[in-house]
Amino acid sequence: MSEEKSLNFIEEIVEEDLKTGKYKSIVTRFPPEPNGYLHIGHAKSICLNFGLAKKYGGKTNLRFDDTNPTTEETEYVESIKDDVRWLGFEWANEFYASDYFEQLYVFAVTLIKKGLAYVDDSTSEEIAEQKGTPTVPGTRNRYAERSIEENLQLFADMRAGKYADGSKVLRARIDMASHNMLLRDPILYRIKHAHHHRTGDNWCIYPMYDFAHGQSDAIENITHSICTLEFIPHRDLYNWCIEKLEIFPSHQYEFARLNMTYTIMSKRKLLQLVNEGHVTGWDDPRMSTISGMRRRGYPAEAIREFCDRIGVAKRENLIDIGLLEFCVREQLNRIALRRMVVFDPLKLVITNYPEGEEHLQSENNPEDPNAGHRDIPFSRELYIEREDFMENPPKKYFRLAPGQMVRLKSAYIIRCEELVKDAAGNITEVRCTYIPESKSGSDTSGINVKGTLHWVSVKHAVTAEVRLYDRLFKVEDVANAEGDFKDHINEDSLTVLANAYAEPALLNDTPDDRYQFIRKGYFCLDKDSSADKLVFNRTVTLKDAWAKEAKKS
RNA sequence: UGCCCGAUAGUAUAAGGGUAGUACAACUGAUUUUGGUUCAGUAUGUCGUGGUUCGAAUCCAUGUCGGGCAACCA
Repeated sequence: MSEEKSLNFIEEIVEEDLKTGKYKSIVTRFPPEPNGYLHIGHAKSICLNFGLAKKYGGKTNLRFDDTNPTTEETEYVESIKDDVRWLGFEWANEFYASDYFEQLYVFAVTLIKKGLAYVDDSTSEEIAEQKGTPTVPGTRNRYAERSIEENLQLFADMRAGKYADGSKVLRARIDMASHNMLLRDPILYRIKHAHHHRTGDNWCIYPMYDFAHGQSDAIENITHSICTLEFIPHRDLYNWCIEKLEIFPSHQYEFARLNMTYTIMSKRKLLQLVNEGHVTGWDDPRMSTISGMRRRGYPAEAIREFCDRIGVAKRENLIDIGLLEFCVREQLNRIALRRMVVFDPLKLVITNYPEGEEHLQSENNPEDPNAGHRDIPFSRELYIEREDFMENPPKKYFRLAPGQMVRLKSAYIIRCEELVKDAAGNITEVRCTYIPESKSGSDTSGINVKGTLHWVSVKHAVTAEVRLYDRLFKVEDVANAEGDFKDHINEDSLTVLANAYAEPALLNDTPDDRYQFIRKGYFCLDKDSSADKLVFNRTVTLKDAWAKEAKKS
């Protein structure tokens, strides 16, 4: 018997609907507006919608909610498709709300004929005024008294392009005194003489979200239309349209959107970061976009795991970004090839090691016996990390210090004998002796050391650029922090190391490989790499118990 | 001041009238040729007040707090 994971509230609804026979199978949809790139918050929605269909044997449509031509672009359509595919999901159909423009127009005419919609010539200011306030009912204007015939003619003329942008709208006739402001005769259609990314110049009137989304759901026989909390008030209107139009009764359910510490989750703000040059683009590895995370090296599986762990509920939340990083490490630990790279080199000479070189073997991944081994050249002169040596070490410092012994990973145990300084007193070289019988795999020295260091042979070192990323914002709750969100940008979110020294095995690996630079973190090759220049992105650091220990004192 | 949604460890999320559990984070220890991984363990929680009940996180009432609602955006 497998361990049963508890259901989230939407899964419960689905199971109930299936059990009672309300539906034989379910149909969901992921409905992005193509006006920006997808971010990790969308990933939650994608995993929910596609995950539900996968789990309960239904299907999921990808539907672009493209009813506002002035903000939407084909570039975004393509990026969204890439991201959904990369996340590991396949849509049953690729649809566009704009596919339904003709049908939607007919729906509008139907409402007019039923006396449930009218053409209003008021300005947007007038409409806003007449709306009232949450505590004061709105009022209907004289345009609401137009006859059905007149409305029909006017609406046809709107479509025909006889009127200027903003001069007329089509409104539903519902209830100007409703507690729900959205029911106070909401606008259904507006005039926009704008070029649409798919329908071109065929239309100059475009439906509003509320007159496109639910109807699109109905057309596609969506059984469970899942959206975020801010659409709760829209549900009344969603249901009103279904009732009056007598179309397939899709049901809307709302869940709380994902918020994550130290990041923003707004397409508008993300776009601002891109446009104002705070990042290099939508796929900058510091961005919370799916493409940014992909470039940074986050595996799709880790993102799916994350979405699974955060759960689905209706209360607002702020998820610790540490959980995402945990999921990334968990996955990468299993698959990453171990390599050695020195970021801040300090020369180390093994005085009793002969000239020449030998080739050592090291496991590609201790977690995976099938990952095999690689060859690492070893010689008399090596680079180690500068921070791995201290002349006057504190307590519990297991690394190199005068007279102290450490193991060089997959090689020998060495002892620090002396150090060399320049005129300014900076340490320029560490001189050690090695213990020949301590060779990894055939150690007969009987010596136990606490520390193990990574290293690279000077003669064989390959120069690489390494990009280290930190969080893009300095405050946990960016959206609710005081002032403009850009005031909280972390100016030190990117550190570029132009001359790191890497072991030569890194030259042979493929672009899709994931690495763990031993004791440093997880890395992947960046797309900026070329034949003569390796560029690595740090995906995430390793957990660092020493940093925590060192901070204590 | 109207209507709607919500409230369980630090953060998330279960328990659907019957022992408050899980994950991340934190802390302690063991293992380790990565101060990684793994393993073992510790601490921390039901918003308040009444009520129903043998028994309430759960049901009822009421209060408090947080969020949303008046775009020709989605």
